[in-house]
Parts: sequence; C-alpha cells; structure tokens
Amino acid sequence: MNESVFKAMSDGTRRKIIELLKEGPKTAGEIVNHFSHAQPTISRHLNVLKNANLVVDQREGTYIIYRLNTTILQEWLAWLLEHFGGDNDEKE
Amino acid sequence: MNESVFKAMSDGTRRKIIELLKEGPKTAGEIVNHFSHAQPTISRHLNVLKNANLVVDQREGTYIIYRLNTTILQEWLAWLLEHFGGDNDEKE
DNA sequence: TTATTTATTAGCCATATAGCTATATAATGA
DNA sequence: TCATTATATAGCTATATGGCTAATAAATAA
Repeated sequence: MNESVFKAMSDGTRRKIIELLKEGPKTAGEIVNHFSHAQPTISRHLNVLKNANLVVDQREGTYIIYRLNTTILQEWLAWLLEHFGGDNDEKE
Repeated sequence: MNESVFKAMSDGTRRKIIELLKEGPKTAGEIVNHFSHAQPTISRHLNVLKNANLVVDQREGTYIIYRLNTTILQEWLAWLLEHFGGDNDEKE
C-alpha cells in the first residue's frame, strides 16, 4: 500500500473531504464551502488526495469536479484489516 | 477518533512496530534490532505510539517491555470502516 | 477583447517531523 | 561505589506540512 495514502488520510480536513465525496461528486467550490479555510488551502488538500490517487478530477466548463476513487480507498481499508485487524494473537 | 492515532499510523516505521507487537510484547531493544535506525530514533517512534495510546510500556528490571493496546487499534479500524467502508453509495 | 467566475500555482511563514549524535537516567551486578 | 547494560532525553539539522495572500490560468459571456 502506497505511503502517500497514509499521509493523505492522516489529516482531518482531508478525511472530511473524503467523507463529503462519499456522498457523491462535488466541484472544488462546493467542497470549499464546507470548510472555513481559504480556497487555495482546500485546493492544496485536494491535490494531496489526487496525488495519492484517492480522488480524480475532471474539468466541466469552468468547474472542476472531484470524485472519490473508491477502489483505492477500499484497497487501503483491506490492507489495514489484513495487517492490523483480525485475531490479535497475543502471546502471554 | 483521536487525531494522534492517525498521525501515529501514518509513518511506515511505526506501522512496522505495530505489526511486530501484534506477534507479542517485546522489549525496546528487541524492537530496535528489527530496524536499521539508531536506537534513539526508534525510542522516539515508540513514544509517539505511546502518546497515541496504541502501545503501553512496563519496566521489567533494566528492560522496558512494550505491548500493543489492541483496544485502540481495533477502535481505529472500526472507526475507519464506519466512515469510509461499506456501501460507497455513489450518485450519478 | 475585456470582464467575470472558478480554480490552481507561487511564494511566504510557522510549526511539526524524522533522522542523527551526545548525554542522561535507571537498574543491576561486581 | 563503580562499571555495565538498557533505554530515554536533549539538542541539532533538514525537510515536510498546512495555513495564508497574491498572482496566474482556463472557460465563458458580453
């Protein structure tokens, strides 16, 4: 599993963005409106998520639409469960 | 879910330590031996994990034994599944 | 072409992180 | 008490992060 996914998911604002995008695709502006941060700040968070391949973007006229890459998110969760979940076979 | 857990889990060395401790408790020295980092470097990673309450330590003579706090780890995984797992109800 | 809207990029700052070496502490044994 | 072993802490450096404002780009409409 790519390190960039862990880094991307370690920030609260970005996790919130992921949760928003779980509802469905949104424009950059719509995402910005959910936060009290400056617009470029959110833009950069979106870029971090894009570099981790957790979201994809697509221009639609003047808008840029972001949508979740559910595949990566689910693969990440599966990786976590495989490595940290399950039996917890403690000795002593 | 505490932000410190996400930060703690976002580092590869610390995830490796967690995986080691899944096998069972280990002394700080045993943990150090699994890495090519300097001893104080690992000591500090252990401290980050301790602050996130992902591990607990216990002195045993000259040794300090670290063990996984499985509760926090499992709660973290449950939180992730609750927020990011499941249906992925995409619209359009 | 010019203005407007949407969004990114550049550039700055303050703080956090992860590595290191050197030093300190804690327990034990001679 | 002194030496040894195990581990933590202090203090440093370089890089990364996350916030901001100002400037740039891209699309559209007048």
